[in-house]
Amino acid sequence: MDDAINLLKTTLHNFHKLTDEEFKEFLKISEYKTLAKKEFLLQNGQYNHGILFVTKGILGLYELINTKEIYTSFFSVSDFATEISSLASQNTSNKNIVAISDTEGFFIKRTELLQLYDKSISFERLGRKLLEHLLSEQHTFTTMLTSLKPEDRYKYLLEHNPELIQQIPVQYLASYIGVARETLSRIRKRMS
Amino acid sequence: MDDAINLLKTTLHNFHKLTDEEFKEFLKISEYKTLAKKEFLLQNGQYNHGILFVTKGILGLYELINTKEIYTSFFSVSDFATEISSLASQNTSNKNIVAISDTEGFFIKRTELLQLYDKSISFERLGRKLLEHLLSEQHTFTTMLTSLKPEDRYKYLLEHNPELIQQIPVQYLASYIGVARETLSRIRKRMS
DNA sequence: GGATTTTTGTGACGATGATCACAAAGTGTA
DNA sequence: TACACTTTGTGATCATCGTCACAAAAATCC
Repeated sequence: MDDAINLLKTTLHNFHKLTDEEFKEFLKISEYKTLAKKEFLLQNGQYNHGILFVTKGILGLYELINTKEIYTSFFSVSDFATEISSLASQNTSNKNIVAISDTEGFFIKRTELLQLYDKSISFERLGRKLLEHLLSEQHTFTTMLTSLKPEDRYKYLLEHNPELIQQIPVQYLASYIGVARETLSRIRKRMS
Repeated sequence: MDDAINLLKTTLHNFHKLTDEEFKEFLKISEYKTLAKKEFLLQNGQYNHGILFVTKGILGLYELINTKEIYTSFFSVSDFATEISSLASQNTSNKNIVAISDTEGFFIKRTELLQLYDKSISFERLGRKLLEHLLSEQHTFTTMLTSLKPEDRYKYLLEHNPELIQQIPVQYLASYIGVARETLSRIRKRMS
């Protein structure tokens, strides 16, 4: 548990340094939570109740489009798992976040997070910097998608996110990089 | 010019309401700037000096990948044109932002923006909310890319960003949605 | 307004990916 | 262990896309 707390602290500090006092406040609103494989953190039609800082396991965010599950994000250790649109707007979400393996982490309730934002500029800044980072990452990913062909997209994953390839069913990865399941299966064969 | 100021005010208020005093401060650090078609707001190798709030015209953000210009964002009226990675890190950028038509807007210097962030939680909140919005949009775009085939991607643009299709060379749009220039040309022919 | 540059269209071709159907392998569970 | 369910692999076929080459059209610039 101490390890988990340290991971949270280190991760937050990468974005913005909180005082010990502030970190304690952050910890106060973080409750340890476990999800068994296949359990949902968020389901289509539900409100988004907050963010899970992942300390163990892996989750996937997907959307149902034309009866297909399109995975668009994965969250592993030290990631903040949530769906930003429903978190920011407080409308119900049309996306799902599911535990791909047994998962643990700190759950930060949306309502309490908003209170934290009100308390000090430090938390706002933390939020802003985290979002800057996420936006930059998402932009990079988009560029990768539009500029590379399927095989090179898979190589990109191999190089930049090898941990995903180990732990995530190939069919999910296929939707993530925008290719058919069968095609990715053949790409893997060619490359081995 | 008053119109431009009102547009800025309205746009900012969509994310977070500033007091009149705060908005004046924001205006104080915003300087009117014009860019002729083909002028650069940011060039590969340069530092990112700030954000252009666009009041007229259109800009494109592209990256050179394997000798190809891949456009990954467009900014039109009431958008905040910048490249987030270099804005946040203050490393030089590997991307370019160029005026696609004659463009005008308010330029917000990065250094002065950072000072604003220090002054009041209100500006931090504005930044955070804007970033939440942008991240959500970017995520939606990524989903669109991975889940739709080329023709449907173009239809998506037609429906959601018709203003882009009017003003932007087809070859740029093609890279934006990840298809070859010739293919998009044929898609347009099929659809007409 | 004519020449140059840039952008767009198009034909032909080969390569690649999507799809359907089914088999095989793997996983979880009673 | 046996059974069901999920995931992955594979073959065959068809449709689509990318690429190269060149022509046409449009925009830009003296």
